[in-house]
Amino acid sequence: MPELPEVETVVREIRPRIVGQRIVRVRTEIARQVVGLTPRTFARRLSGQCIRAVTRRGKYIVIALEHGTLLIHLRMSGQLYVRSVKTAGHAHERAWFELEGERTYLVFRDVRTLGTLHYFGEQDEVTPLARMGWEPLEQSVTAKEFRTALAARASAIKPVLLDQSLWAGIGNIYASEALWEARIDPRKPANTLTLSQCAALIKAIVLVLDRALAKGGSTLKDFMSPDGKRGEYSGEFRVYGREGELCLRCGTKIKRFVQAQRSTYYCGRCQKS
DNA sequence: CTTTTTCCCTGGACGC
DNA sequence: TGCGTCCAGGGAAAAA
Repeated sequence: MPELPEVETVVREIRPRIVGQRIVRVRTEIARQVVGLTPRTFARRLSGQCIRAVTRRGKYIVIALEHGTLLIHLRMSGQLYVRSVKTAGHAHERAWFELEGERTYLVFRDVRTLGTLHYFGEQDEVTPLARMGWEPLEQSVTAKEFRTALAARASAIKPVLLDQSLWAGIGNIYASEALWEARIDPRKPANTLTLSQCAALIKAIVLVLDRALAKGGSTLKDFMSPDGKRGEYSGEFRVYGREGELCLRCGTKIKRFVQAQRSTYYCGRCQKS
C-alpha cells in the first residue's frame, strides 16, 4: 500500500500504539530484508530500546529510538500493524517487534518480501534519507525552484516524478494522477515544462496527495489489509487503472502505456505537451 | 552526472 | 483443474 498517503496513514495509525513502548525482542524471517546487518545484530541493537517517535520521510517509516533509528520501507506489498501476542498471526508476517508491558507485537507483514528494515546508531548517518527530496505536504516549493531542478532532466516528466531525490513520496499512482490534474502530457521532457506548468504540477501534486491522505490512502488489493483498514481513495482515481474508461474532464478514452517499465495512464486529449 | 535495464519476490487474473 | 503468461503502490545496482 505504499505511496506517501498510504505510508502516512500507517504512521498515524501505529504512532499512538507504540510510542513510549519498549522493544523487548525482535525476530525477522528473511535475512535479506535486514539491510546492512545480520538479523542477529539487528535484533540485538534494537532490543531494550524505547520508541521515542514515529514519523515519515518520503516512503520510509522512521522510528526514532533511544539510541538510534529504525527505518522501514514497505516497498510493494509491505504492511505494518500492531497486534496482541495472543492473536493468531496472518500469513506472510516477516518480522515481529515485541513490545513490553501490553504484550503486543509491531508486525511487519510483506507478501513479496521486497520491503526493507534498516537500523542506524546515533553516530551513523541515516543514509537512505540523505538524498531524499522535497516533502510535498510539508515544504512549499516555488515554480522557479521546481523548474530549476528539472533543468538537467531530459527524460519524460512522469518517470522524473518517481525519482525520490526530487519529490519524496510520489509513486506510480499519484504520478499519473498529478499529471492529469495539471493537464500535462506524461511524455513531455521534464526540462521543457513551462513555469506555469511547473506551478500547476506543484499544486496538482499537493492536491492529489492531500485528497488521498484525507481518505486514508488507497488500497489496490484487499489482501493488503488484514486489519480491515482499506484506503478509500482507490475508487477516486481520475486516470490510474482506468484504461478505456472516459476522461472525467473531456470524455475521451483514457490510455495506458509503459514508461520506464511502469504503467502510465493519461488522457491524450486534455493533457498537453 | 542522467537514463535505461535488470533484478528482487509472491500471488492474483486471465487465456487456453 | 491445470498450466503459462502477464501484471502489481518500489527502488538498488549495474550498465550505458
